[in-house]
Amino acid sequence: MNLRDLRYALAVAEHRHFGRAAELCNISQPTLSTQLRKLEEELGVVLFERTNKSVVPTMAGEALLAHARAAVESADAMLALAQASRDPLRGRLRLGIIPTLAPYLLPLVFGPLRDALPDLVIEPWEDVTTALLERLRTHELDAALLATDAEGPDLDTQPLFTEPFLAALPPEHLLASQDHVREEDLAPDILVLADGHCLRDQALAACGNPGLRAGALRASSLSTLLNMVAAGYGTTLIPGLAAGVARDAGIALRPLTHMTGRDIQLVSRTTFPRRAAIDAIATLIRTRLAPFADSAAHGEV
Amino acid sequence: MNLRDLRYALAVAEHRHFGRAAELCNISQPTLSTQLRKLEEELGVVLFERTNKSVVPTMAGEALLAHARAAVESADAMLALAQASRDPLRGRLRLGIIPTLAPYLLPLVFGPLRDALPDLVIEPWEDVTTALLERLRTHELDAALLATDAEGPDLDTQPLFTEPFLAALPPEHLLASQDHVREEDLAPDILVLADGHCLRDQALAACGNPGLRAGALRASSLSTLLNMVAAGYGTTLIPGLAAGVARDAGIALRPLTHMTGRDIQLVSRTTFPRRAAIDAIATLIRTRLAPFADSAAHGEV
DNA sequence: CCTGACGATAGACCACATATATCAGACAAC
DNA sequence: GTTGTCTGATATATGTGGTCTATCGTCAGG
Repeated sequence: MNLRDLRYALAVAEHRHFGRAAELCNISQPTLSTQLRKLEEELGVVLFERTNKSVVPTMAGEALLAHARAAVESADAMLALAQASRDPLRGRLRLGIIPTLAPYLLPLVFGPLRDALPDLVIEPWEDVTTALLERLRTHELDAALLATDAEGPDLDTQPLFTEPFLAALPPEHLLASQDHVREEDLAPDILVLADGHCLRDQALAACGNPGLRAGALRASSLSTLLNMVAAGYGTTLIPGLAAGVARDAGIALRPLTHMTGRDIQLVSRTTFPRRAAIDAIATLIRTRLAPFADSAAHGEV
Repeated sequence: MNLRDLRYALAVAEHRHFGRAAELCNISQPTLSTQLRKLEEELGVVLFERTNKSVVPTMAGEALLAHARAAVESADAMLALAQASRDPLRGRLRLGIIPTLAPYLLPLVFGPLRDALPDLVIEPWEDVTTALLERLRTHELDAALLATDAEGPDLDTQPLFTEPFLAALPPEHLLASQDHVREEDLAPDILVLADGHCLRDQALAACGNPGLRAGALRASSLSTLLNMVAAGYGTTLIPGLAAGVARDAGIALRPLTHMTGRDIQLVSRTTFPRRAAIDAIATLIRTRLAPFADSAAHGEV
C-alpha cells in the first residue's frame, strides 16, 4: 500500500469526481482510475460506488478512508517537522561541560550564543570528563567542552582557547609576596579536587606529582576548594576563568613561572550530522574568549 | 514519500542494524541503505548517525520517526479493517421497508436472518416507497423492500414473493357472509391509508378506483385502518401477511375473487458492491415465505 | 439524433525499487 | 603486523509498476 494511492482515494472522496480529483493530484484521470482500482483490489474492499453521474464512498470505504486520512496526516506532519528540522542551527543541542569550566565559561558565552543562534537550544550538562565522553559515545550528548584531548577516530576535537593556570594562595601565604610563583613551590600544601576531575591531575602534574598527605582534602568542587584556600588551609592551582570568583573570595592570585595551562576543546562525534552547529558554537566561543586569551598571554588576568 | 520507506526506517530504528532490518523487511541490505538515504535526502534531515559499529537515531530522527510510526500504524489499522470488511456478508446493511410490510414481515424473517447471516447487521428503516427510493438513490439506504416495481437502470429489482390481498370486513358486514368477495363490492364503504402509501393506490385500483367521500379517513397506518374496520366504520383491503393481526382484532377476512395481490421486491442500486448480501437476504426471505405463498395460492390464509 | 461529460480500458513508455557483486573501514584474533 | 570478519556504502543491471495518450461505453440534455 502506498501513501500516494491513499491521497488519491482521499481526493476522490473529497471531490466525488475523478477528473477534478486527478487534476488536484496532478495526474491524469485514467491514472487515478487505475490506481484506485488497484487499491481497492489490494484491500479487497470497494471504496466507492461509481456511476457516470456520481461517485459515493461505500460504508466500508468511509471507515477505511478515515484511517487513510490519519495515515496521510501523520505523514504530512512528518514532512512539516522535517522542514523545520532541516536547519542544523535549529533545535536542541546537548552540550557537556566539565565542572571546573562550566560555572566560569557559561556566563560569558550563554547570552552571546543565544543571540547569535536564537533557534539553537543549548542544553548544558555538567559532569567529569570520562562521564561526558561516555555520554557522548552513547549519543546522550551531542558535544562536550573538555580540557583534555579526546582520543579515538570516532571523536572530533576543535581547540577553542588556552586557559592558563594561576596559583591560588591565602593572602598571608609566604608565596604571595612573589610576583610569579613556581609550580613546584605549590606542592607542599596543595589542595586538590576529587578523583575524576581533570583539573586535579593537571594541577598535580604541574607541581611535579607530589605525594598527597593521607586523608588530604579531596574537594568535590572548585568552589569548595577556593573556600578552603581562602580559609588558609593550603594552596591550589586554578584555571584562569575562575580568577574573578577567586579574587572576590579574598584569595591571592599569581601567575605561574612556567605558564602552564590547559587547552579547552569542543569534542563531538565525527558522525554527528549537525556539524554546522558545532562549528558555529566553536567559532563564537573562540571569538568571545579571544580578548581573555590575549590578556592571559601577557599575564594580566 | 512512501510508507514502505517509513517501514524501512522504523525497522532500522528498532534493530539499529541495517542487515537485520533489511532481512526483516524482506529486502537486501544495499536496498535498505539506498532507500533510507533517499528518504533522508527527501526530508533534508539525517535520521540516523551511523558508523561501522553502531546505528543510532538522531534527535530529529527520533521525532520524525514518531510521526512515521503513527502513519504506519494508521495504514496497518486500515489494512486490518479492510481484512474485516472484505466479507460482503459482514457489517451494517441499511434496509428500507414500507410501513404496510415491515410490522408483519420483519417478525418472520429477522430471527432467521440473524441466524443465517450472523455478521450482517441489518438496520431497518420504515418509510413510504418514494422516500425509500430517494434514500436509496442518495446512498442513505443500501436496499429496500417495496411492493412496486422500481424503474430506472440504476436500480436492481429482485422479486421475493407475491402477497395476496384480502378483504377485511367487520364481522357483521353483509359481504362477510360470502366465501369470496368481489373487489368491486368493497368500493362503496372502503377505507384507505394516507397518500404516499402504495397500498392505498393498489387497494383503490383493485376496487376500480372509486371516488372517495370528501373528508374520508386517510389512515396513517395499517394498524389504525384495521381498528377502524374492526369498529365497523367500513371495509378495506389488506395485505396477506397482516391477516393474523387482523383476525386477532376481530375482523372477518375473505379471499378476493380476482386474487389480486402485490409483488414484494428487494430493490437495490445496481452499483451496490455487496451484491452477495442482497442475494442472501433475498434467498432467505423467499425460502422463509415459500410456505406462506403456497397456502395463499390455495386461499388458505 | 447528436453532443458533451464521465469513468473505464488498452497500450506504450519510463522511472525507480530491487538484487548481485563489490568496496572501504574498523576491529579482533593470531 | 597480518588476516579474517563484520559493518554500511556504492555500482550496475533488471523488472515491476506508475504514468501518459488515445479510445471506448454509457448516460443525460438539447
